[in-house]
Amino acid sequence: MKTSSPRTGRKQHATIREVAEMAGVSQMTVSRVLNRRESVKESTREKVEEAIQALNYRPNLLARSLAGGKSLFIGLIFNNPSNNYLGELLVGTLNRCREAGHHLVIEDFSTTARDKEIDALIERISGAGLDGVIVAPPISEDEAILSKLRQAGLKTVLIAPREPPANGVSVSIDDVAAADRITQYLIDHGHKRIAFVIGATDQSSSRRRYRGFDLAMARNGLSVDDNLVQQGDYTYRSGMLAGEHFFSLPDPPTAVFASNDDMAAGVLAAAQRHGLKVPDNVSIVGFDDTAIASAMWPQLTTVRQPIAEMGYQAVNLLARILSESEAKASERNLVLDVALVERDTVRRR
Amino acid sequence: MKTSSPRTGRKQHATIREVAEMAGVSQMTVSRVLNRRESVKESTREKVEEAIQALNYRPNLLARSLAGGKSLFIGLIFNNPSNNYLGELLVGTLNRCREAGHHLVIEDFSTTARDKEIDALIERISGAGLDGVIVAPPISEDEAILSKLRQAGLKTVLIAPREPPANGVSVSIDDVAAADRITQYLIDHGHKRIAFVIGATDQSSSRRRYRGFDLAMARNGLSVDDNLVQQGDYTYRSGMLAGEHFFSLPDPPTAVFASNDDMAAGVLAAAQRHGLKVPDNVSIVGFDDTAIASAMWPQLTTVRQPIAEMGYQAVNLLARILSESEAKASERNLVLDVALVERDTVRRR
DNA sequence: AGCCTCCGTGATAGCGTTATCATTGCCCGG
DNA sequence: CCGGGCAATGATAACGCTATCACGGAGGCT
Repeated sequence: MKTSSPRTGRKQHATIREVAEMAGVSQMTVSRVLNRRESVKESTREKVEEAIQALNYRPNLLARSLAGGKSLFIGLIFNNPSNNYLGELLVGTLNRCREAGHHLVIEDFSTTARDKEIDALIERISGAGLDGVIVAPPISEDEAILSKLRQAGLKTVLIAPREPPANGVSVSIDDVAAADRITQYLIDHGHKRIAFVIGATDQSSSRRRYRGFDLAMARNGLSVDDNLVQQGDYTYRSGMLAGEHFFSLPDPPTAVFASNDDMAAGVLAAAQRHGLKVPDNVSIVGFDDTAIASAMWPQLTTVRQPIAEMGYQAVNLLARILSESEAKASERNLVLDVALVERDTVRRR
Repeated sequence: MKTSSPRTGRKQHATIREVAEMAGVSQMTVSRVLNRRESVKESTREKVEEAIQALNYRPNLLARSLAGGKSLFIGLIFNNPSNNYLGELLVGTLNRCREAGHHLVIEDFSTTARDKEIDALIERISGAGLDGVIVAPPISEDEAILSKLRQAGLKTVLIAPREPPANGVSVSIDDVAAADRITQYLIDHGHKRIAFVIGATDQSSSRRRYRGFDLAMARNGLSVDDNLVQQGDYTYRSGMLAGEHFFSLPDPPTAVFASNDDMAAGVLAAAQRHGLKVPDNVSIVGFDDTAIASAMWPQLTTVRQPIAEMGYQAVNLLARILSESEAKASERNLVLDVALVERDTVRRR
């Protein structure tokens, strides 16, 4: 009754024991074939693999984790469930967890309250017996929370942190290179008078993206007109204001690079209000490739982060530092490359 | 060496056996206390609970699932990792899975190719030994995929399907009621000339939202001017076009209800181009509360689906139909209520 | 030739729970 | 006053896998 229980749903799975019987070997040999690391004679391996095929056997992850004792419980801390990032991040993270037999426990930190609430949350997660945690943006920029996490002695991997942590582990993109690249893209399309909208002053990515822009301009011997650089704060509204400024100039830019998509959308709105056609009269590019980039019209040419990949790598990194000896304080900051998403807001001129 | 293995990360957890020893009872009694269903004397229960506290014991989910044999492997099928929904949906789904000890396996269907590819994917997931699958939008509207899933004999729960499946299981919202509600909200704010932008004709939600609008107008004795209803297709562009039409009218509406946020953003752009201030001159509402709703400026008043809750309930539903006898073909379509998100695009008049 | 090694494999003992059935008291009615 | 029945608890066997160690046999070395 137990084994042939009323589990209507799942076809009863073959176990390693049945495979072993069919192949005429011991369970251990099957296990070795599955984990393909110990020595197994080629002929034996083949027999076992045939049996696996025949029975459509799949190892039971639960049992494997239980017995192996090397599966990790990983926490993923985020603070905004409707974050654009989150879905993709979870996809990458979950995929790697499944592969490696780890378990993901998600922790919602989206509480506006501070300190006390945070303490309680941290207590909860450190009491939950997690092996380590992955910290998603924007919490990965929150020094208050990060330091408490450190205090609690939790091993962490930061996703897209403000700065690569001094003595920590993180996965991020190269903002400078990415901004450089999309600026070069504009230049390659014949643009010379390129305006730039800086992001929020309190986020380090703003500076890095600006630097990338500057670098590309300088490399191409293009001057950056002070009038064509506006301070924004990563909101649609600030982009709109910057656009108003640019398009009121006697000699307006032929292209605008806004440091994120929301601001690019604002610039687009300003352009349209000034009767300018995009991309015919002015080209616009953004950064991040959030949902708004493909919702607007024309759709935005922008730069996209490999979020899923970042989640995937974060799990790897966490597993690695967890298995290292405490002694060698591991410092690893992985930097991934971005992709240029060519849509409809840039025109050759 | 085995138990005190080099698992630097996790503090060695107390096991049920240690709790049992400390409390002076058998493991089984502790298990009973934990699962609080069988009879345990009050005094015993207290002793056990003290021991649990003292040792900071947490049951090992893996072992529990293995032994209990009732943990499910649930697939979640989606086709767009950067979907706005997905993050939230995963959060709700994962939370319920964790509670119930189930395991989530995500399946990315985002391939543009058809038929062959789809067959391969379906083969893969039906071969993976999943107990059932949850189908996220927009795949939950894709008849081709749904019928193949049915053919493969997989138990499914649909999230926000086109129509509640005839003989199936789904979780959705009441589009009619939600549209009615936000229309009433506009009316309550003194609006009488209210325009409406219909969604894509090939999605049934369009019709339902229109019906809700109609209902509310009729109930309040308000006529619906033909000129104030425009056909859109759920894109920003179609919203912009509809807005152009409305605001060129000799007697323009005082409020516009667009059937989704992207179109509302388009209406907003049109209003701004016509020199109309939102919400001072015209109010706008959307539907869905996607990222764009809070990215635009002013931020959009809209209606939001309880996505996380839908994921949570989907897991419940799936577990339920899986435990039912095959005989009683279960038909369950859960309808959740929505929330009105009041932001800055509606003004009392 | 004898011994040591190493390769390929198997037997057995867990991993931390829950299921099942047995066992102990204890209360109650005949 | 004793057996039946029930409430409370325990002992033991799974669950499906991996870790560990043991063992036979084929070389290689002295």
